[in-house]
Amino acid sequence: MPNTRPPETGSDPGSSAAPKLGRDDWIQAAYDMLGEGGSAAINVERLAKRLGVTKGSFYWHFKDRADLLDALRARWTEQLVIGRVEAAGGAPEEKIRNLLNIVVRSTRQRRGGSLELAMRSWARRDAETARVVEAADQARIDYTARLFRELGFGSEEAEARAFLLYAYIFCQGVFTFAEEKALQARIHQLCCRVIADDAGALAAE
Amino acid sequence: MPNTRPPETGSDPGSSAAPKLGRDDWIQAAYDMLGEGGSAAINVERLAKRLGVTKGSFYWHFKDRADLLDALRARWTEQLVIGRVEAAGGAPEEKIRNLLNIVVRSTRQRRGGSLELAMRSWARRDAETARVVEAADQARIDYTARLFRELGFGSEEAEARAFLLYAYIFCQGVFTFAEEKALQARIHQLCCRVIADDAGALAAE
DNA sequence: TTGCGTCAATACGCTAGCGTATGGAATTCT
DNA sequence: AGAATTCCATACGCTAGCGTATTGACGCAA
Repeated sequence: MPNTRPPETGSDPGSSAAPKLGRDDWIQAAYDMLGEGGSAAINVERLAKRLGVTKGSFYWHFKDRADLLDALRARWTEQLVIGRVEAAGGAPEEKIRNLLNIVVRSTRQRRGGSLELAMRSWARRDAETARVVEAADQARIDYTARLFRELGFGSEEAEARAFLLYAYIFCQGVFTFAEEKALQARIHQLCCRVIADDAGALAAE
Repeated sequence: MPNTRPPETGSDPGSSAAPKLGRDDWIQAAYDMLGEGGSAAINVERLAKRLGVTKGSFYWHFKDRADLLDALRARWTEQLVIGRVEAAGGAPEEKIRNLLNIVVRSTRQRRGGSLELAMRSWARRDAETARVVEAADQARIDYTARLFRELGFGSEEAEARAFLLYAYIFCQGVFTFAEEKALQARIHQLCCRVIADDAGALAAE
């Protein structure tokens, strides 16, 4: 029953001896893999190769593959977009703006969208993942709905617009057609205006 | 190069002779599997077991697994929601209504959402699938945008609202929280109103 | 030094899944 | 009937991936 993280001196690039692997390193690598190829693509030996070791190491840190996947789900749950938005503070409009910026940015740095997609796909055939994802969706929409309420929308109206905004953000990361940047930005503005019913309030990015 | 579907008398449980399988039967079964477990879950022997034969049969109808997957992509492309909507005719408002009804209905009969999800997930690690999916998305949004233009919206405005509508429909099939039916319907109405900017025009379902 | 705890390499067994080879049964053609 | 075609079963080889067992290298503490 490991493990109380050893020193783990960051990346340490180019240095001679890699400073030993910790449980988190495996989780991080698996996290990347999840975004690239879905949960099915996560296998121990590929992971080991990527980390430059053999799987002998893996089975020291983890009981088995399922153990890693559990940790992965937990890791995904720890995303704290909402936390960051709240920390930044500001008026509801600004919070929504921040929300959009943070998500869209992390999506553009690719992986964001793939990760969300992979989680949903995984959730279709894994009950525990389904629970985790559903809880996250619910929390995110609830939070967004609250912001819309603070903007003055009625309860149901706020929920509807929250759903729309969430759907918009989500699909933004899922669909992959290559429009021109300019048009895309323009569409983005328009979508935000439609959702918020308020010209310019969300005209960010 | 088979095949011109033999009689194919349904399930016929316990009966003596099943009326031979055709290529399309395999494709259909794989299509179901795709929705259930994603493209990775499609494997020859499971498929054979489900169809009550052995894989000896499979490799008569298909060159290999990739051959089946090609056929699957083609099958998915043949979805003709747009065709059905156009066939039904009517004013733009009604077409959008029909669009919503058809999609939402096929989603509710589960599988719809899972299928779309599975295709996207698959597309992340398969270039050909990515092309097929992107083309479909583009076509669907283009079509919807045209409807909005016919409703009187400007070009960009129409495209933005088309994107929103498409995102809404898509996510409707992907997210899985269990709200009460009544509230859900109410939210649905509100979303449609927001997207169409026209109280009641789309208040269907 | 001795020993223990930590991390990794190697070697092995096992299953699932792909693809092939071959033969057999049923149907259809001639 | 005889032959060809169509569809399926059986048996096999091969690889990828999971998990285990064993051993080894290194650091650190008693």
